[in-house]
Amino acid sequence: MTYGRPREFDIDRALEAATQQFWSVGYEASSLQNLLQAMSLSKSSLYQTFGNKHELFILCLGHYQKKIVDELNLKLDNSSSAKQFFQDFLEGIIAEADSTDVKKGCFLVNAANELCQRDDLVSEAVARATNDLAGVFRRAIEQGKHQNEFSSAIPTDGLVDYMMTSVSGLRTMIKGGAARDTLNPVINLIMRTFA
Amino acid sequence: MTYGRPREFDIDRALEAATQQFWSVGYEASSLQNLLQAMSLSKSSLYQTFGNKHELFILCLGHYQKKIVDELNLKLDNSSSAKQFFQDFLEGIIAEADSTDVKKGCFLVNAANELCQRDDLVSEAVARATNDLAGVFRRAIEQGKHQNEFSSAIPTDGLVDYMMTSVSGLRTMIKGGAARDTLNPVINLIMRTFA
DNA sequence: CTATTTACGGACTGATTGGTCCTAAACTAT
DNA sequence: ATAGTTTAGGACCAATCAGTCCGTAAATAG
Repeated sequence: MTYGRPREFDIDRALEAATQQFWSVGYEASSLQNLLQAMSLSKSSLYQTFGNKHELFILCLGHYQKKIVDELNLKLDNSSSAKQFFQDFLEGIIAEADSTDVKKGCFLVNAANELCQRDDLVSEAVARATNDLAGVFRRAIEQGKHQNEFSSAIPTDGLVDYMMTSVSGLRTMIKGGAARDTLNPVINLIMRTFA
Repeated sequence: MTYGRPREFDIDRALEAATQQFWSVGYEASSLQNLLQAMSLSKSSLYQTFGNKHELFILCLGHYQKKIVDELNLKLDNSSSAKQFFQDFLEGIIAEADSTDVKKGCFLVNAANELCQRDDLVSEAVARATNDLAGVFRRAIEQGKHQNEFSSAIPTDGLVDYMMTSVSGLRTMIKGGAARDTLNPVINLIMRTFA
């Protein structure tokens, strides 16, 4: 039943490596040669398994989305306070600001910035991921409202979009070189909106 | 004293055209051919006048920064209410969301997202522009505090960074495809922080 | 007029791009 | 053993990339 020479690499590992590559420097700046080296693959293996560079990129977007959303859902499940959940999340984001290595930001935001305007498939993938992420935020906000941590005066949808906007903004600031010290007060101002 | 064949194009017009090109699709995706066509220049003229693609890009960043900052300063000068100034500014940003043509976002943010991590010159140019922009915001906030439109309880620097973050976030949301209707409530939440 | 200086157009280059294809290797099923 | 099937490596490809160079055009200075 199972024919042929067995694959010498792990698809998921390869996808993860490709994701890191695209995440670090973007789509255009990731040459096929870069990708092959990062994934430790031969050219033919890549094309046979993933189609082409563009399809690989879309797969990476999905891979990343799943990882992120799953992780966030887990954190929310294990968190008794929605407020604390958001606080931790935001602080986790700006922790990257002080790291010495490359500030990669959010892969989805990067992809949106680079390609959304001229690539419908990327656009769709980003929209899907954005929706999923917003879903986690919505769940957290509803939990917060239910526990009277958050005021019910502001519609949940507005708060969700506000949080998405704030996260995107923070990530951009970090990529632009903002330090953690300047962003900490910003987080506090953002969190004020939820009280 | 003044020798040689006179230049047949206007440097500033050419720079503006190049800026539009880079702004629309980014640095990497703007091929020299694209640029030459957009600028209506011959290859040798571009290289003689602007050095190379990279130097041209840096010049474009400066060109854009000057245009933006000058315009904002003017608007602030002609505005009696700082609150209204910010409100108008934010609404101007999300007006782009409903336009049918390409959502270019902020050229500086785009440049930061695409190149900041691997190009020190771009990094510097973006930092300079960011500082200038923050300067306008600072002036507006100080004016707002002075006129008791804004509470003095929150440090000006924090509010400046918060506004920078919010603007970046809004622009990213727009590039990601968010509609004006979803962003209007976000603007209201952002403005709440200043009250 | 000639000499000098600058600008322009386009041919040209070497490197790199993403992608194809062919052959040999490595495996299973019979 | 051998036929069937898939993978891996690398030669190869056309297209495009940014950038150089050169001959000619267009101006001024003397």
